[in-house]
Amino acid sequence: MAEAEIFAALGDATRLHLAQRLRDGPASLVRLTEGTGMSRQAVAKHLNTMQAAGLAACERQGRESLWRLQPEALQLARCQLDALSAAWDVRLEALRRHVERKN
Amino acid sequence: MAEAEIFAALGDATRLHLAQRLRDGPASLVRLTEGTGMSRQAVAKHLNTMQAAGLAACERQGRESLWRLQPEALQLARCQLDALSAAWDVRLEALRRHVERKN
DNA sequence: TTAATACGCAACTTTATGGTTGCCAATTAC
DNA sequence: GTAATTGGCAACCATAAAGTTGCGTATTAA
Repeated sequence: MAEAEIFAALGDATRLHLAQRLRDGPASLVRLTEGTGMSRQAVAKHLNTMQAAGLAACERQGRESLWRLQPEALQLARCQLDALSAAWDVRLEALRRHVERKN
Repeated sequence: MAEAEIFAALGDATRLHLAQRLRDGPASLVRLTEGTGMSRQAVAKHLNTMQAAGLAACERQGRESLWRLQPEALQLARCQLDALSAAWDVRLEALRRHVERKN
């Protein structure tokens, strides 16, 4: 399931930070590595994980590659979350009606 | 970060299925194990992972324990997703205005 | 053209994860 | 009271994940 992979890609503190950083616009690998306290290759691995999940994409621009977020993946994840809580909302609504009927 | 843990808890096909199953109401461990093709303990581990992330909770009811989803965690995850795509929407809006100004 | 920058690839280590089995305790059913 | 059901705990195994280092290759700058 693609959704699970997206959630997994977001389910790591480092990658979530990267996503937050990419939120404000594209950035290169070295840029994204700055301040992480880890090696460039470690960050690259995380970015590749995000790319495999469809959460990020990169485009080579001269000698650097610009990474950006893929909002479609975020949208997919959101739909899944909505689906999970929608039914709960329905159940809550049913409960509300049940309680109201009692009064 | 708690959000990352929630995403990680959702970032596994088995656990996402469990969440979908719990969506329709509480269920016991054996119930949740049915049809998974894996052992009861494996499912228990997954549920414990979900519990640690705040995504699920269980309540002992006689000899069985009823598991349920914790909608607050879903809400938190949704907020995080919104925060990630909100800035993107803003950038898209800025782009739209920029294009319109050119015409 | 030489040096520096930005990356990619591959090997390796350590630790976490997903799964198993075996056994024991508590609760319900007969 | 004895069985069967439901779960928890612990040990164990195999694989994946997160990180490192070393080295090679483009691209830009001096």
